[in-house]
Amino acid sequence: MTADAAGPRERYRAQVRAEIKAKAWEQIATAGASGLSLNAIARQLGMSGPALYRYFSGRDDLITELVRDGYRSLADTFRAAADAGADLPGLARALRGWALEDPQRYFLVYGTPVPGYRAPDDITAIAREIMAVLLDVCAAERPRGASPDAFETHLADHRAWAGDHPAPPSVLRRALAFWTRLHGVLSLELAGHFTGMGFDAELLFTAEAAGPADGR
Amino acid sequence: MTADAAGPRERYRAQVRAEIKAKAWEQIATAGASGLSLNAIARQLGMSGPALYRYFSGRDDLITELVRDGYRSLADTFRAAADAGADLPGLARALRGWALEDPQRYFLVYGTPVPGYRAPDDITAIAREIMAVLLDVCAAERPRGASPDAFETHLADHRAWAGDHPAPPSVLRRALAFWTRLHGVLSLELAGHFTGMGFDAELLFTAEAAGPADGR
DNA sequence: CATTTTAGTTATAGCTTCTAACTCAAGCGA
DNA sequence: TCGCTTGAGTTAGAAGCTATAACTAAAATG
Repeated sequence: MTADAAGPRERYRAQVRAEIKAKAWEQIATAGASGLSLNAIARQLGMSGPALYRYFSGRDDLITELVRDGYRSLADTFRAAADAGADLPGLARALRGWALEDPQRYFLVYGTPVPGYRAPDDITAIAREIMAVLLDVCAAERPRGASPDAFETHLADHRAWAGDHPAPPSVLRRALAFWTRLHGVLSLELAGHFTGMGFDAELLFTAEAAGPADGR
Repeated sequence: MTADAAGPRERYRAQVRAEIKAKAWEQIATAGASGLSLNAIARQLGMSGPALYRYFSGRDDLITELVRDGYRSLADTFRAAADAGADLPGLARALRGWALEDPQRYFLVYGTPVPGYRAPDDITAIAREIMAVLLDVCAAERPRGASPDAFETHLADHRAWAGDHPAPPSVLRRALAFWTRLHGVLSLELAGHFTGMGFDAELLFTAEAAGPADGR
């Protein structure tokens, strides 16, 4: 996509960057984002400390890059599922699979934010992309004959976030509920808040994914 | 409660511990848990570095103590609301108020966990206490005539987490949905994932708190 | 072939957590 | 009231971290 056929210098540079990110993901998976150490990565790569600053301007820059890749990965997963004709439960399965694949990646995207942090614009653009797929799949769903609640009415004239998507408020409402409910189950499960409670978190997840129209 | 009338030594010690924790909460509120620095706290208190180790065995110990206080605070908030006769929406309001009061405290309790971490038993006991209040309030609610879904059936013989609470599976199901759905909205809101989307997060929250029986 | 670019180095500043050894004052029993 | 003991706070220092500066050496480019 972006100038793929560059000189050998660029090629090498891109490869080292990728290796750094790979090691960073390993560290994050085992120690969380707060445990990520540039020095440790450098050691693992056989180079010494400050060399990494040739590739990333600092720890924050590296983490931001990982967050970006996390969003990108989820957006691609969603896009692929939707293109394969997934319905809403199918999208939910894709989300759950993606989350369980690397819990810390999920938390990097949807977890505790650092108070001052503001995500760069291109990342929020990917977030919108994810939401767009969700809206598409929601819109394709057979409408549920539910009477609109107060929030759905509110959405009728607060739909800026949906961009120019033509979905009616009921679909917007459904998409938001889908997102927040699945995140609720998933984040608590991944954080270990269900451990020792003895029930099957996946059943809860799929029940929430099915939505309330099954009688709940 | 715990040996209140102790010698002046103990009294002083307890007060300094409290001051340390107060400064720690300030730091966490402005910089997050990852930005908490023992040295900085010591500086603010006019004492120098290692003095803090007389009061806490290390950074992790201090943070664990703060987590404990966070849980305790939420449990007390819930208990107070329930004792004041709050129904489920009332409990939801209490939760939201508690969360907005100090978002980073919410994340300390329900946010991204550090991979290896296992909460001490007395903290999980408080978590059960919170769940017990929730179950009580759910049980007092007028039952919704909803046909049980697969997860509710599953709960019928996976109810260990409810302790000896006599609530039927439908109530357990409602309590879990209440918890996960409100956490879903709240954590995304506090993490800033709704900023720029233009809708009123509080309306979404109360809609989710009202539950699906309003037609959704 | 000479020049420029740049990847990687070491040295260093300044921060962190945390341990060790020490000082000195306050509390307490006789 | 005296003397001993406990313990709060100190400085020193080890080991780690991020990040910058200055330098070396190798590779790409004119």
